[in-house]
Amino acid sequence: MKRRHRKSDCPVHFALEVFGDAWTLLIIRDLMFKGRNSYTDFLRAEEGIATNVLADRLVRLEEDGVLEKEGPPGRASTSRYRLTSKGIDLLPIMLEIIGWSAKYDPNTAADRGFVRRLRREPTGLAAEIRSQLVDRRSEAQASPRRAKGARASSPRKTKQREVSS
Amino acid sequence: MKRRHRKSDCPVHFALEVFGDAWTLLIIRDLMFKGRNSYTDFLRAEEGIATNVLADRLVRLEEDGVLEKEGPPGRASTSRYRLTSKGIDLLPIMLEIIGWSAKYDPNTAADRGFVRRLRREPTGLAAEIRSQLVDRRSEAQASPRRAKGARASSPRKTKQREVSS
DNA sequence: ACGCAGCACTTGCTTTTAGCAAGTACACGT
DNA sequence: ACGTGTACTTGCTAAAAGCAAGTGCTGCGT
Repeated sequence: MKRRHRKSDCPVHFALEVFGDAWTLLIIRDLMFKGRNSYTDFLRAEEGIATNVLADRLVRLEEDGVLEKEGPPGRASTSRYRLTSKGIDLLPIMLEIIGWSAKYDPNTAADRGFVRRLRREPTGLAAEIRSQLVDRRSEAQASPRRAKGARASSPRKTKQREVSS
Repeated sequence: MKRRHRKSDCPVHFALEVFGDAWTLLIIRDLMFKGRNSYTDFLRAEEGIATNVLADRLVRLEEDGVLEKEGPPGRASTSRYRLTSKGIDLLPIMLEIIGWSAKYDPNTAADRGFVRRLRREPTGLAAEIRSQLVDRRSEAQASPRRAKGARASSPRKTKQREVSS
């Protein structure tokens, strides 16, 4: 995908330039709810994104300021991706999407408890997930991974508990 | 676009099969906020959708139960499209999208007043737009257009006032 | 020090979809 | 009868997706 030229300033069109395709929101879902944050994690997702498409979407999402890459710039060693605040702000959209699909897909894999809570107290649920994502961000900023050498004093895992959705 | 096979039952993926492309949500936007409801109306939108793509998306959206076509089945004379309840239920998603874009697009064309109201009392705004859409539906069902001959007793225009967004 | 596995991609090729211009079929008004 | 409007289809080209294979690091074990 090359750079697409904006055809209008309509807000819907603006958003579609960022995530108006079949794969981008799946990457964001992985980051937001599944605790996946590396290239191979994204590849492991059940939908099976192609490697070239994934690479393309990751640079685009970074260009668009939706996610940030952390780690050495070279192409070896695991680098991690995480959502920026702009990316975290996509959460309400994602939650509405999940609610809609849970309503209309008879075979949905959406977690029952999650959907029930989404119906009963959406703001509380959103706030909880949001704070988890924000924590993950500031934590990563507090202890930036070194290019080489000593591990961070607290050896906590980067992968967080999966939010069931 | 041929029929795509579902690769998972993830709710996000389910939704993307319905509107995970660059054009579908623009058609829904036109129906929802702009009062457009015919083939040529959609073509007139500033983004400039191609005729073959538009035709394809309209049959797909009808297959997916998001909109309904009203009018004679032949390919002449104006037929109108309108959102089903499944389509109307996309409203919260659209509103969140508009809010997100209004926040992050410095050149957004989103209406100031609309966005302010979206921030201050989103539920009221959503309810108002929703009721307009539902009215349009039931109105169309009350007076189905005849294949030929006499106009409906009240010659009200099909095109409603545009919701500024 | 060497080999090997894992990660993050790139490359080359085929298939699918989008984009564009033109054409077609039908109905209605004049 | 003829032009105009509406809703498409068709044919062609360009772009993007899908797939398999390959590349270049790097840390790890031996």
